Amino acid sequence: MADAPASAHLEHLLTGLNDPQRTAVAHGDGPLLVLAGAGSGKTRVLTHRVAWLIGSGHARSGEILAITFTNKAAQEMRERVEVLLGHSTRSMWVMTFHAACARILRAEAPRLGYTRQFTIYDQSDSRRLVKQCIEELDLDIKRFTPSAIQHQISDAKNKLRDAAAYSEQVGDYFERTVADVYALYERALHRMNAMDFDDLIGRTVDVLRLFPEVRDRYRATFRYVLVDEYQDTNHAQYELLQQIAGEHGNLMVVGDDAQSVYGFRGADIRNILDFQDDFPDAVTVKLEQNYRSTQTILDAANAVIANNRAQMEKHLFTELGTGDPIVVRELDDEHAEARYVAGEIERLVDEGLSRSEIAVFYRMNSQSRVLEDTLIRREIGYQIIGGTKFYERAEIKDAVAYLTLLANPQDAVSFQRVANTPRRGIGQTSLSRVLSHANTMGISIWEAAASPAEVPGLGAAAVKSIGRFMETMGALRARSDDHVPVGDLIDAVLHESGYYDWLEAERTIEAQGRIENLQELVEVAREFDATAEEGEDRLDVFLQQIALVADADTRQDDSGLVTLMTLHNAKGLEYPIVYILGCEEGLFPHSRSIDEGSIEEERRLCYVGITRAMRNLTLTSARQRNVYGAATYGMPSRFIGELPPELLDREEARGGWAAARAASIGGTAPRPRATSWAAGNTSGAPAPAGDTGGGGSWRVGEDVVHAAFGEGVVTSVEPGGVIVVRFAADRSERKLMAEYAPIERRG
DNA sequence: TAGCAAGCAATTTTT
DNA sequence: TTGCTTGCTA
Repeated sequence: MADAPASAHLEHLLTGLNDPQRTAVAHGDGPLLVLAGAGSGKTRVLTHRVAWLIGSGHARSGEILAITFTNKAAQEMRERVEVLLGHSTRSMWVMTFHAACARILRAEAPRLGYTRQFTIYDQSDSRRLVKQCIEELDLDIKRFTPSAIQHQISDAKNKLRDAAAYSEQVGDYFERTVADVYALYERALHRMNAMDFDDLIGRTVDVLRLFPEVRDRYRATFRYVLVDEYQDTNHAQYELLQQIAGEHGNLMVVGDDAQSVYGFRGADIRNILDFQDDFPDAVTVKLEQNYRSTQTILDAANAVIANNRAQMEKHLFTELGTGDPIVVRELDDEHAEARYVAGEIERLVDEGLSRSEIAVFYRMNSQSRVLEDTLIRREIGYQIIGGTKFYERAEIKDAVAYLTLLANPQDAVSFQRVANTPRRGIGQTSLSRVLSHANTMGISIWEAAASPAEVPGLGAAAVKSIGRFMETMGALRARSDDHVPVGDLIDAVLHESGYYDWLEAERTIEAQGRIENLQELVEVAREFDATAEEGEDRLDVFLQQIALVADADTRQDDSGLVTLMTLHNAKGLEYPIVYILGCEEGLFPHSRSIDEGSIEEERRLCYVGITRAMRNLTLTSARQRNVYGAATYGMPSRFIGELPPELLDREEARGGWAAARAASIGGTAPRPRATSWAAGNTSGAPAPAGDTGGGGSWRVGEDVVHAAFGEGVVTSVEPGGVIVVRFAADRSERKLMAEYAPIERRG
């Protein structure tokens, strides 16, 4: 492709960009890696790049495949590109990995023995099916939990290992069992004409690998491929990109290895770390200028992430100035923590800030509860991002399952979901009989249920109930064949299945809410009907589309609400004021992560959290916290210890923890367990208790015992009361606050 | 078959 | 502590 003609329009696409951004946007052909630090304007680079490719004549919009991880990001990218170009980009594929694959598979799945009506199972559907497979194999469900096995299977699929490949490399008994379930699960999925989320990627790779003519067609079509959040891709997605863009190499990936926080779902950070090895002629551009945060916040982020080993060198800077110190507060317990944050929010709002400028992050969803109570009591409006999503609500899943069954009668999971919802006398036993009859006869569950009298072992009552149910479903199916609008179809389903009647009969507020949710679903469908192209497969398209939408009821900006969410959900967002709660060892980093050795991912999560803040950042920890009803005691997170002290405004709660404890629980209360820090010091003053050897001046070489980490030796004494101890058990070196850590001199 | 109580486990989750 | 699954009883 010839060099771009220098036109005024192209210049306009480059103005206002810094040098590295410009280099990335105006990159010619060939692989390009953009290492985009937090807040460095990566979306800007991506959108300008797309516009530049079109504006410069490198590509027409139908030749661009731009991939994101969320629908929201895809939508935003498309909108911004359209603004830059000044025209619509309908022919451009700007969508998630899963949506792109679903679209390819709608066209190509028949090659793999699926129909175009294939159903997409979400995690919970898939888990049900896994569970059934476990039961079918007569395995001990307590030992082989559906979620653990599902995780294993998903893991394998993310690595493109099918059931056969998986069973070849199994080690222990558990894995061998997983292999059996995996094989059965795969057969079941195929028989039901269904795919799980992982299959969408994997089956697409299958098609491209098995049918070179198909692969060549997509290669020729997508001459330029762009990928956002590349650090979150898994191996299957990597391979997909190789298949489509590996040859022409016009692949631009944008990401930040420091923000890879989805390893537990299969994301493989090596994809981004090894990009230059995969594409030796790749151009790498680093975006290190941050347009979001103060230098103090960036220094903190840089300092924390510097403790990770595997990473690409980056150093964020800004021209926005130093800003305020980072506030670190240690509170007595989670209630005090919540009161502190609520009080600060009140103060800020009094000063004129909008609540929508404030966000509170935490590691676990369950942490929101205490804060919510406090916010409600103080009448501070808030919204929570995450939690149960619209399409995960039971009533929505029920309605969608009815529709899915109409579109794909092979789908036994949906069948079993709706057959007795609302209750109509078709119990689990009967359902199992129908299912196993279908399996032995080699017919679909729909066909089996259509002649209930032939199912062995069914009682007369069950035969009658199933007959009546199938009569309703048959009538609905006939209607769906007539291409009625999807909205009308859902309405008919909800009325004729008795679903509305059932909810109305409940006469509770919850049921009323469910009815409203269902009406919203009808509304969504009507909107779809209004925009969708006429065609006989509207229902299929609708179903496959909503299967891939997870954030229908997410965040609205500017609603004057404080925003609460997990750190994971915070990725990609920014707020002027940020609070990170629960910065305690065991909670953040989470003890499971510590056990599993994924500390670096936790640290990246911390990095993500810190870099969301624009102006003010506060980290809080609690000395005591109720976890699942039992008091636990944690010391401040190591991540706090990794923050340069000179950046901090750090204060402990008045009186010190021991005094607070003594005051709140009285002298007769049991002492904290041995794992608590400074156990044994109940004397009142904040911990410099010389008598236990917990305080005083430490010297390098001294032997210590830590309540949680065991025996170790002091390897360094640092300013600010920090000592570095190397522990014998795992040879790890940890920084500890000598004054507060649960350590004693050994000997 | 359905409803209730006891038992048990318990990160994070873009699709 | 909560929320879900399981097993027992009507």
